[in-house]
Amino acid sequence: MTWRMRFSVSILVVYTCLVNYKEEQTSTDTYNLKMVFPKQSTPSPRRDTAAQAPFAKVKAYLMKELSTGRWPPGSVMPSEPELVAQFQVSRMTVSRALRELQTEGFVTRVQGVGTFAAHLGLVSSTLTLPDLQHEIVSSGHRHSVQVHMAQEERCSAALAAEFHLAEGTLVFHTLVVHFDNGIAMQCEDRFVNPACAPDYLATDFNQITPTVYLRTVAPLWEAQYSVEAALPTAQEAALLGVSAATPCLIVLRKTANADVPITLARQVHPGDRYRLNGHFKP
Amino acid sequence: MTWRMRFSVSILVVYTCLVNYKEEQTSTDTYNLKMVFPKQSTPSPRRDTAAQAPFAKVKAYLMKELSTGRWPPGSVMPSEPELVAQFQVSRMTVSRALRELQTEGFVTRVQGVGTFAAHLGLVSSTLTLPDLQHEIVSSGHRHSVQVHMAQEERCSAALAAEFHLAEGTLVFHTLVVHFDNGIAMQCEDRFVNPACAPDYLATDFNQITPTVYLRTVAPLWEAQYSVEAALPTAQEAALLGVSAATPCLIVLRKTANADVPITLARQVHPGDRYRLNGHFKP
DNA sequence: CAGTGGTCTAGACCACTGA
DNA sequence: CAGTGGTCTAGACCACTGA
Repeated sequence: MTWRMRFSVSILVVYTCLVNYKEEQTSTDTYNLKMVFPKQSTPSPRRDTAAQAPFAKVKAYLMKELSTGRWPPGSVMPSEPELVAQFQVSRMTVSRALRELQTEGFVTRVQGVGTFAAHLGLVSSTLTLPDLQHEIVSSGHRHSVQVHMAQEERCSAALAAEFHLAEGTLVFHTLVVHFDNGIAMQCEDRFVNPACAPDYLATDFNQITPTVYLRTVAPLWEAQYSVEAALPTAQEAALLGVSAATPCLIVLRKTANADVPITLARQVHPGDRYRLNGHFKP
Repeated sequence: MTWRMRFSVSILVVYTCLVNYKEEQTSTDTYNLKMVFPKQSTPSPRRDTAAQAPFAKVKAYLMKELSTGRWPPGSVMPSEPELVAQFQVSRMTVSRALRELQTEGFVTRVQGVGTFAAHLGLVSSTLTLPDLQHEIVSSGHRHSVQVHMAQEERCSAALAAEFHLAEGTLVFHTLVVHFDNGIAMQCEDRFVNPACAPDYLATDFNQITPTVYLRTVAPLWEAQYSVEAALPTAQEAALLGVSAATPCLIVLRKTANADVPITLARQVHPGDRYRLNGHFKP
């Protein structure tokens, strides 16, 4: 399924541990507390709609009618010629409005058949995986790192398969901890394909993070992600300064450029300090 | 920041518990194993590019040159008239190519100034939050639910604030566990604004899940998400049949239609059974 | 001022679907 | 076959920027 939308996201950093609510409470109270969202600043500029372009008017009209249920999911919507007549605009204009709605997932179009209201609910919503350093800095906090390892290694069979390399080939391996105002937020274990970034190990990660450096040498063109909750390894717990029983949010990322794998990373975040947040609106 | 892309996602359901690797191993081995992605079927149809439309050719050309670093982030790219001359197409055609690249976040355009290569790395990538039932069913598994609670309640102060209602107003409250082939995958605790779905409690959740039902009565038009790793409550652990020390992936979702809050949900997934997966390519 | 992007028009040809 | 969407053209007017 395709989902295209304007999508603004922010990362929430929780310093204080989440309160341990008494679990003996009635379920109602327990859940009420656990389900309250963090307060948001919500600047919400709401730009002036001043002069709206014709294609935007058509699009806004269709969006509004869709939201009121005028065209239930799966039903036929007006054709391009009908909208041309209704709005007295050229076909290119309504075409653009409809194409954008299709791109955003609100309608389905089939050549030779027509335009249909989409089954919105079937579409999953998106959440961004933010760049930690960028978010820390842009929120006015101080970002720092500790480099615990930066070396060459011969890769294992499993790793070799991921990188499409022969077992035993040299790869770069770093282990870096990221801090937000001195608090450990992420333990990043990363392997890098030397062919893509020969100078990787020579980089001063206190000046430029692995993620940022890799961007400069190889634009990101494909990525695979996985987000899960699990316990940290003993080493990770020690590096993060948390108990080995602390649930962690773990992000695995693998990026490639034109089928050449660039890097494989495991980013471990203490569950009580880090959370992925997303706000989604059409 | 705006991020628009074609984005395909799948949910991975892990039945067997993740293997507990020996943590006494060298860090290299430990991480290699923990960082391997699950094998994917990757059907990857790779549609034939057969006859590519002119606007698509221009777009593909610009994408390719961008990926090779011809225009470093922030640098000036060819203007519309230049591309018109180069490709011998009309301005509308190159305009569409550039507009789509802008929508997808690859270029930045400023009226009166020009088109610039975007700072790709600053853009965060997206991940979808899939609809559990839909994913279970579409993967050929059997989806079932257990309804543990479905009642009216007077809402607490915190909940009332979330719903923009007065404290003590009646709201609907359900507690449902979702199973994939009999294995508990999600414990969903949900509050619903009665004004939006008066018949919510009369629904047979064995036939139609809360999410699906709410879609039918109120199209989703705005949502707020939060994903975190934490321990389940004692009740959740019992309902899911896991230890209270099991790290869980917890999704909070709040949806609203035109500023009217519809529902607030807390979805708790055992970390060793559920994972969010995303594959991202331009 | 020249150059840029933002948008629109009126017409066109095409591929596709379903009666 | 008539109706649909997919796309393109050649020209146009405009707002905006920076010299």
